[in-house]
Amino acid sequence: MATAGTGTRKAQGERTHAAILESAVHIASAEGLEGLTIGRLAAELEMSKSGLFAHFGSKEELQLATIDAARSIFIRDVMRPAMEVPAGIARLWKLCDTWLGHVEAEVFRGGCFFAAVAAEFDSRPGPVRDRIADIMKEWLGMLRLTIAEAQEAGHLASTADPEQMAFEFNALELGANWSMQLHGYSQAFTRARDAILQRLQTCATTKGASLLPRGNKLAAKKRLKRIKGKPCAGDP
Amino acid sequence: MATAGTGTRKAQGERTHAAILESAVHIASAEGLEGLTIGRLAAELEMSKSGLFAHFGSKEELQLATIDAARSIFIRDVMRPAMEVPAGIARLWKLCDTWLGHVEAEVFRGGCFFAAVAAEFDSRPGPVRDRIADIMKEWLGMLRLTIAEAQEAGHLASTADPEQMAFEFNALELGANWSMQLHGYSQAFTRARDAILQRLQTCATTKGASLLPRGNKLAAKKRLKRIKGKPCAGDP
DNA sequence: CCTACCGATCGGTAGG
DNA sequence: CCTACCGATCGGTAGG
Repeated sequence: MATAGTGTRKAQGERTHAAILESAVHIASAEGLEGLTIGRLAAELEMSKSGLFAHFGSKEELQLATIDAARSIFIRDVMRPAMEVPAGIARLWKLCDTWLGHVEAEVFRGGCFFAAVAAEFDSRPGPVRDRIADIMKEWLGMLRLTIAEAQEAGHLASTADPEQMAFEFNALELGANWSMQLHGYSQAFTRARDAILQRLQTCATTKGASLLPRGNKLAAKKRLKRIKGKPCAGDP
Repeated sequence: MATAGTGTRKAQGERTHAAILESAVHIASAEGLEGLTIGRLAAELEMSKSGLFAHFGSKEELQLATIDAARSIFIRDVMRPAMEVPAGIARLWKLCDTWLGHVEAEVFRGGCFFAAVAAEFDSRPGPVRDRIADIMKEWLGMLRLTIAEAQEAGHLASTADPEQMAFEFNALELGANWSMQLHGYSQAFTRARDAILQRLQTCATTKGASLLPRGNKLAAKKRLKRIKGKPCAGDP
């Protein structure tokens, strides 16, 4: 698909479209996809309601487009950087650490975009809810796959359960976001990192443990005391 | 404070007030405290908007009263039952297990009332947000205290960090609620229980471990393999 | 507790 | 991309 020249009417339309979605993602992360009203968005962008409306055709289409824009940012800022690290426990740690860093850096005003909109739409059936659920399944699948790869690489004990670990890591990430947003508890990110790192160290093989970061004080202390060959926490 | 007779006008007013709040808690857990509109609530109770409105004086007062009603239910259904168990690791497990059971039983249509409204209001400063945050601090404080008591009773290693554990257990509980609400993933509650029980067993003293439930297959298997005297996961 | 209203804002449309 | 609308619904009020 050819890109239109920067001076054409079409190119201008695409710039406006992109500017709308950038504002929309920020508003929706803080005020929800219903709080994202067309009038408010138009005011922020200094254009008329109907002018903005013409880009989407319905509020639902605007919501879906906003969700996809947030997904693209998440892939670019969290998933892609992890993919540049070799598969295994290092990539797994990178994925969790970057996710927490992404929320910690307040890329979106309301913290984690998907935590916010999932809570908002979990009781509202329809295409918007379905799209959010699909993206969250995609994320959990990616996390589970990354855990399974670390296991196949011999970095995690063969008895570890990737589904269980993915559930726990996702919960810790949601919990950190929740604490930060509600209480401004910025330590939450350290708490979540400590919990994840601890869980990884408990399950790691000797080879796997050597690939985990050394900076963490807790981590270093723990590793010294680690008892090899004990069962992995949470195994079936 | 004397209670009015059941036939008096005041008593009727109190019954109506209570009926409004019961509906309000259910609606708000599913559709949020903004989705809780006065018109919708009045329709559900088959009364006029203004008749209902007269009970509260403003939407904000209705929201605050709804939050306090949900808090009372939480205290009655989760905190009080745990208080009937002796302080220590047994009470701690009871508190976590009952919390998960409360959400699992879908006492409220939208799952955990406070998870829903906290996410909704975390970006909206004001008395409503402050009240939600205070109640969540109260809950986290209760959880942390219960952990500290288990430690003082010699059921948990003295090196355990109650603040860290409270953060993790709260996250697992929020994560279970989130998975259930968004994906209908009913296994989430078992996942959360397994994670919490595993964490408790890792940190428990021999005495503490003997007070944990025996029913769990994972738990029983784990306990056999447990290596005594190793450091507690997540210790500082 | 009611009927009858109010101004503001919502998503959306007509017509250009 | 605009102005000028529409019906519906919101929180809230007057007056009883």
